[in-house]
Amino acid sequence: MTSTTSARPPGRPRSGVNAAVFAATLSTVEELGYARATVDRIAAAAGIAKSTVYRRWPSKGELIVDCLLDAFGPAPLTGSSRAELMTSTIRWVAAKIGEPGVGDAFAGVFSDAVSDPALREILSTRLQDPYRLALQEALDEPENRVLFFIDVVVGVLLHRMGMTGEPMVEADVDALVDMVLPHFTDGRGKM
Amino acid sequence: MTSTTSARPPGRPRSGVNAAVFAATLSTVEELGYARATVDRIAAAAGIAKSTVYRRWPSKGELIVDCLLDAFGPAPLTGSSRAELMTSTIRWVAAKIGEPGVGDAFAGVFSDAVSDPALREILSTRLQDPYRLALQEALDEPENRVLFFIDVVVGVLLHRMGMTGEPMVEADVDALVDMVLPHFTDGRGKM
DNA sequence: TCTTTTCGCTACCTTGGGTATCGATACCTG
DNA sequence: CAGGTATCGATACCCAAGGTAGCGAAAAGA
Repeated sequence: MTSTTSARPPGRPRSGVNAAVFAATLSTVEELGYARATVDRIAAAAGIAKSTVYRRWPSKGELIVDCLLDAFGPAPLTGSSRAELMTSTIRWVAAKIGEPGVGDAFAGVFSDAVSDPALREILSTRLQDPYRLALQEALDEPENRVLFFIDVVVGVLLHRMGMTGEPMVEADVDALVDMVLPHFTDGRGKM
Repeated sequence: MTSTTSARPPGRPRSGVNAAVFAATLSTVEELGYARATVDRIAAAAGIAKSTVYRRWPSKGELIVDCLLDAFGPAPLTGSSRAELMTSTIRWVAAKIGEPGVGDAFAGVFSDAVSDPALREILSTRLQDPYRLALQEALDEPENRVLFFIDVVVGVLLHRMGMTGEPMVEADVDALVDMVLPHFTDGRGKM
């Protein structure tokens, strides 16, 4: 039992600085914006060397994706009805994107992905797919409908963030809920 | 009449290559993606020197904004009812973003603006405001509602473009119309 | 022909993502 | 305690791309 599997690889173990790097990433992005939050600066803020960052993440984009995964965490799919479930999901995404640095980092890596197919694939697979699958399960909707739901919620919040530099105010999040819910609940025989 | 105003400045006149630059920008962005569509390559595709580009536009971002303004043109605010007007607007934006290079360029400059407040101001003032004002007039809605409308339509279309690399298919544009229209027409005493 | 302005060209600066190297260090095993 | 192994920090480096500067050539009008 201790030999075939990894009983722990030899050599100096990795120091547990991932959490510090994630925190440094968000605070640096919040302070300087996405483009000026260079890997050098993030590493300095985390108190490590740039080479250590590139030993753990192959690119800045993947670092950001991992950082966002850490920031979002698992989706709290709460609510007994479809309407409650969708409402809480929308508010949860809005709140997360409103957290310091998260919205900027999200919009930044999203835009990098536009001209980087490899990063787009990672963004889609590692970040979007888990939530999409969980929502498909919880809402009992086909893939294309859930993808449309994600396009709407994330797209609107990111557009507002990108255009104004500020997260969407609560009144507009309310409007978003009011707009989305009827489309996904009315006249479809699902409650 | 010929003296006080500009009777034409002396010196060599500017060659009329703006249209060629816009066309070269879109085709280069379509071929290589936003980030790899460098100013050097765009200039080469237009048959001019990079320095000529920077003589006319102070930055790549402003070049793209001008290019998008040229590509979109004035909004065709057609339709006799509010519903028709909003429908045609949504379909017009979707069609434009689906044109070769336009969606990529839009998403690219949008993401650049995330970490560049100056570019964000230009994007908001030069590109968004004209259409926002025209829509406020045509729809007789307050500014915040029109801004929300723009966030929804553009945000969704750009998110789909950024996540998949392809413009939104017609069936989903239909769903977008179906979702947006009731929110802006039902129970509000406006037709 | 002279003046003025834009042109293409080239060389250059700076920033930032990403790589390579190297001595130092931390951990486990014998 | 000695040896092996893998990570660490530091530094130097490569390359692409946005943007600038300077120059002689070309296109107009006067």
